[in-house]
Amino acid sequence: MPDWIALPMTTAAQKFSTIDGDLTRLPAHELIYRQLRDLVLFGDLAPGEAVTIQGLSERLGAGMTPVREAIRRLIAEGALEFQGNRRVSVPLLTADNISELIYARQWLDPYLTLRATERASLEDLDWLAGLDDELDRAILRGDLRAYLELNYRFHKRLYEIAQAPILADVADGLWLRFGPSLRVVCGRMGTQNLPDKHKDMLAAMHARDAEAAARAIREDVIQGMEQVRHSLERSGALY
Amino acid sequence: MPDWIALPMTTAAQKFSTIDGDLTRLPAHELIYRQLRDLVLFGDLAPGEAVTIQGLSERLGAGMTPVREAIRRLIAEGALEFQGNRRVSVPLLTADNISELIYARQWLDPYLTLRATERASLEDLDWLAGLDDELDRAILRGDLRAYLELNYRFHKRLYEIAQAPILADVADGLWLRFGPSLRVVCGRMGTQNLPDKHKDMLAAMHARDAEAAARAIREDVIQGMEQVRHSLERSGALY
DNA sequence: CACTGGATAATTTGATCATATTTTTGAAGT
DNA sequence: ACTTCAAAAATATGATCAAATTATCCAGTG
Repeated sequence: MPDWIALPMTTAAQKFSTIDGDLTRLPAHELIYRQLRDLVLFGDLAPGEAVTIQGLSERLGAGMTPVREAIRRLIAEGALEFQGNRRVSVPLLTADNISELIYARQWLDPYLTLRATERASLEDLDWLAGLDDELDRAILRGDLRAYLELNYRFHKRLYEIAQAPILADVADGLWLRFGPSLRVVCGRMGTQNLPDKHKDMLAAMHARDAEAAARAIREDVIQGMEQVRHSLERSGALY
Repeated sequence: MPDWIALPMTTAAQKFSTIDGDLTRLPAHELIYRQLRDLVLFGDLAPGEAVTIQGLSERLGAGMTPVREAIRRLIAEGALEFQGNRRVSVPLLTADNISELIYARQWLDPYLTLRATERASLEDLDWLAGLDDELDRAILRGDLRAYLELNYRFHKRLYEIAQAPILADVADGLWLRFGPSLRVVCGRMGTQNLPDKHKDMLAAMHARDAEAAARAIREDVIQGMEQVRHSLERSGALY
């Protein structure tokens, strides 16, 4: 029995996780979906790795139907890939794919940040600052998994504050696509010199300077994603 | 037995449909997905309408498992909505939602058109021109369903030519979100004064003027989507 | 004799269904 | 209003069938 089945939020991010009430009340397919989603998002599944229904079914101790549904959802979101042969695997990204993702995030994230700056309450800003502090600690600790999770939660929270559900959905979907690759790249480079323009952004949000906040997040995104692309182009390998 | 179960491509678009080989070889969940997808995309399901698993299962003569999977996929794509109560329905759009969609398409469509202009073969251009001719005929005929389908196919084809699979996926997902509302709005206004900057765009593509083509498609998108938003704001109703 | 190539068998995995269980809804009665 | 209860619908399971991958075997060849 592998330990990666453990429910999410076992890291330092726990404190800042969104509480959903009683998890056991949710349908099994929803729980399976969330577990599988986190597995993809934080790189516990390597790019190219095969995902089998029966395998997951046994490991997670669930029936096939809920697993099946969870997998379909992830496929629809681009987090998993349906290979013609009815097989499912974690997608491999090309350098071109990364460029697409950079383009998309370059117009999504700044706009959402702009909106968030106009709408954020003081509690929202405190929450973000708290997340960023945890993030710094994770980097110092060299805790890659926590870094990935907290960085995601930081941006996700920003999306929520922007109150643009459709665009937030789209942006969220992009994270699922580069999650596995991000893990691989960061795993090589270590947690040092990871991008973090969050401080600049938070300062701008406090000053209600929406344009400046958007600029900061744009740099954060580009810096991070370009690093992934470079690392990928250099190794020449797909992942 | 309602007739809307009929397989897709029953309209004038048939001629320009992409051939997928033997449809019967595909798994049932895939077929159900496509049928349900077309139902949403071309407005055969009204915004707000409830979708039940057992209902579809009986109507389509399929088991529940494939229907279930198809519905999960559509939910993940934003084409259907999962209401906390385990109920599923076609989403209602607000004016704000439409604004989000306009913003997204404003970035996506022109960029994809730009790329398509650089990559389109002469066959591609002929194909697009053919689609646009059919489109004109559908408008003259006042055939709304054919207009919706052909207009979608025109843009979809453009996305494919652009060779940016992820961005094309995202753009395609947006169509699913405004499909039902588009049908409602167009149903009221009739097929007259529908936007069609396709001629300008095709001319620009022929001349390999990527910037001009992108500008044309941008106007096409904005004009069409703004019409939807206005119509929605005026009536005040959600749909 | 070792080695390649291809056919065939065994095993794994996916697809589907019928059915049992749980939840929700909505109406009736207190 | 607030429970209670029955019908309807969603959820979940495991069995069964079909498809694909992998393993195995047996020529035929160098």
